[in-house]
Amino acid sequence: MPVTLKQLADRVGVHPSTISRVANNDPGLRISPATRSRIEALLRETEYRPNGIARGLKLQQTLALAVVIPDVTNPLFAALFRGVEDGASPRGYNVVLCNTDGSPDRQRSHLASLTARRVDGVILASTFLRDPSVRWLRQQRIPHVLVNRFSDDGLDPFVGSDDVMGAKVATQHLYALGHRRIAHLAGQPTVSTGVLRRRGYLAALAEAGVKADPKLVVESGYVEDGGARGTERLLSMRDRPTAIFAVNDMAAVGAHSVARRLGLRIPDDLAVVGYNNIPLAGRLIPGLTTVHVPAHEFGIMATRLLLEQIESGQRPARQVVFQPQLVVRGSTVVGADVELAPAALMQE
Amino acid sequence: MPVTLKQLADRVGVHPSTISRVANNDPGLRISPATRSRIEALLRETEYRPNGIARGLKLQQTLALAVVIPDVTNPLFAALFRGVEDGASPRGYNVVLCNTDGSPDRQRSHLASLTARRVDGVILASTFLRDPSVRWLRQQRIPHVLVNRFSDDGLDPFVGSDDVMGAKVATQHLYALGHRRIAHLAGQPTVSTGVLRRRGYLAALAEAGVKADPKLVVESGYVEDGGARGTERLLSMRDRPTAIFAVNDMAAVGAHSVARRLGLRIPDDLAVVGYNNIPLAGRLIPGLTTVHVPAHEFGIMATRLLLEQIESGQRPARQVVFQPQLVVRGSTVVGADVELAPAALMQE
DNA sequence: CTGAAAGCGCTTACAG
DNA sequence: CTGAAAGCGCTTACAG
Repeated sequence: MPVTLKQLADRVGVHPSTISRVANNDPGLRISPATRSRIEALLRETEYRPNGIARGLKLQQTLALAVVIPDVTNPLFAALFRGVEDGASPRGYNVVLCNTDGSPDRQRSHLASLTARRVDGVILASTFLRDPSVRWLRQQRIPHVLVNRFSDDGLDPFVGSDDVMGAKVATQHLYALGHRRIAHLAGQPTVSTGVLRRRGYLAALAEAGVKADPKLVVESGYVEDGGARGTERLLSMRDRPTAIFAVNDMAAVGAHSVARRLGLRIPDDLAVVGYNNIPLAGRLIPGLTTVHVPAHEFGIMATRLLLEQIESGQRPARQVVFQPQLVVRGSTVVGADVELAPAALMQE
Repeated sequence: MPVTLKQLADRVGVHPSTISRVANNDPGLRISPATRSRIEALLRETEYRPNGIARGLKLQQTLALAVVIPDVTNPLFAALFRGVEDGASPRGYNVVLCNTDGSPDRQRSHLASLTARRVDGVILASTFLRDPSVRWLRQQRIPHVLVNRFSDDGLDPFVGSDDVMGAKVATQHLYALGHRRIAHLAGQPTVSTGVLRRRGYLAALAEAGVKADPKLVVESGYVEDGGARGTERLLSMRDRPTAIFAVNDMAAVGAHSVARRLGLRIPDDLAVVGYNNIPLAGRLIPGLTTVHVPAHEFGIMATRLLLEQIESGQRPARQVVFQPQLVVRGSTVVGADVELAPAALMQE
């Protein structure tokens, strides 16, 4: 058992409150220099650290934050977590991590347990549209920030990127390359990124004067397998698409591998664009053109918004929206994968 | 502010302890059925959950565990974390995640902060040999389990795999394929996996009667860049190796991409074996032969050992060592990447 | 100026 | 049988 204030007080022969004041550097404390230095020596010797539990109970703050995500084995969320920890750790906060696997039930039960634990705030990246759990957080006045996805537009502090714009840029890129039959592997209509990226895709087509073909939009979800199945369906059409814009990189990876298996050349027979720019995107051959999402920065910024709320006691529903950036690689433009060209090394 | 026991007691007109007993289903509680049901209704209506902080202070347990790893963006550790959460969550524990980036200093400061927070136990996957932080955990009698790496052989509860054996199997695989100049991208001599895998590599050579060439062992560390640089050095030798066994997959990925850049064919000109079997290993072209490390199972098992300690109050220094398994892919054997063969799909 | 007391929100051994 | 009290380990407003 770690040493307590009372034990130290007994050893020095003063009141526990005096030890506490010395440990906390209370500026208003008048005390004889001799006693002070005796106490300080003992503090060092015993490596005294106040019991965070007791401190939390008294001060009504735990110095703990929570991050709730679908799955940390998805590199997007791993990077997000790192951003949060990098923002929170220097301020003395620890971070509890919870994975929901996309289940609203698991999300709800995690939030219940985090609330019982009295974490000081929650960063939530697993929300869906009109999410009861988020409404509950609002109603309970629990400091929170939504990341990447939102629940009810504008009602919560939010950090994300402009998904409509990202999807438009991606689709316009394909259009500019000459593609006219551009398919979309879509996300769920229950998730903001799914809805907005689909909207951006349709907007780009409309602006370009291309009539959207509903059969070219297939719901794949956010996983490789869904992307693969959706792509098989698209490629079996009589009038198959020449390009695919996928709601995220994993779905695009599914498209990528199906195309390869079928012996289609990328990008000549099929161009593919993803979303997120996970590390894997740069490793595929050819590399995957994608929309960059700054996950680590999301984490840093979300933490900043959260700590602002916690420290001010206010909930200014600030929205921080990053502008998306297209990363062009070999899955849309031949030769774009310069990093991989043998020439680069041969010059040595 | 969430509702407290006292507020509920005032509303019902009983003592707070009675509410507490009803909430905790105290079997020894005698109470009129009418009062009980009034209390139960109120509990439901207010969604009362005891303040975990106050509860923790009283009961001397926080229902919080901590996982300390080098970096969660490394898929090995992400999978490990999921294993821990999957083991801990059903038992009512939350899990704090801390990344050290391999810095002993950050590890130490994380442990200090976790201790102040009174987490019930720590799972540590970032330890190095003769780690002062681990000795401190032992001395403070803080329940802990080391994973994947150990500090002082046999002194702490440990979950890992047989690294000597894994390295031997990997090296023997290369030998059996006819390779005689087999290089090793080695880990640090301060980390158990580095030492043991190097030992296994040397043992396999010795048993096969191959004289080890010290110049064929290059310290790469555990990252891609180190693997790439080490490989460049190995390949620039006059008597270059025909095969490389890397201490982990990321180093092997570095070898893989250098070989490709130099126009070497894998496995014909250079065979490569990694360690860990991260998801990326199966995605490279050709696929990376590697030693499978069951990271998710590590997490589950480590949690089990940790909870055993916490619940029993003992520290039985149990060691759970998994037998490693070689996963053969195209980076050592032509045609091993069956999953990628077009034939698979063509039959549909 | 500084020590003693109250109180954060619980749980449970104990007294009435 | 059941209510009241003690106590987990802190911090800080308050009384002496």
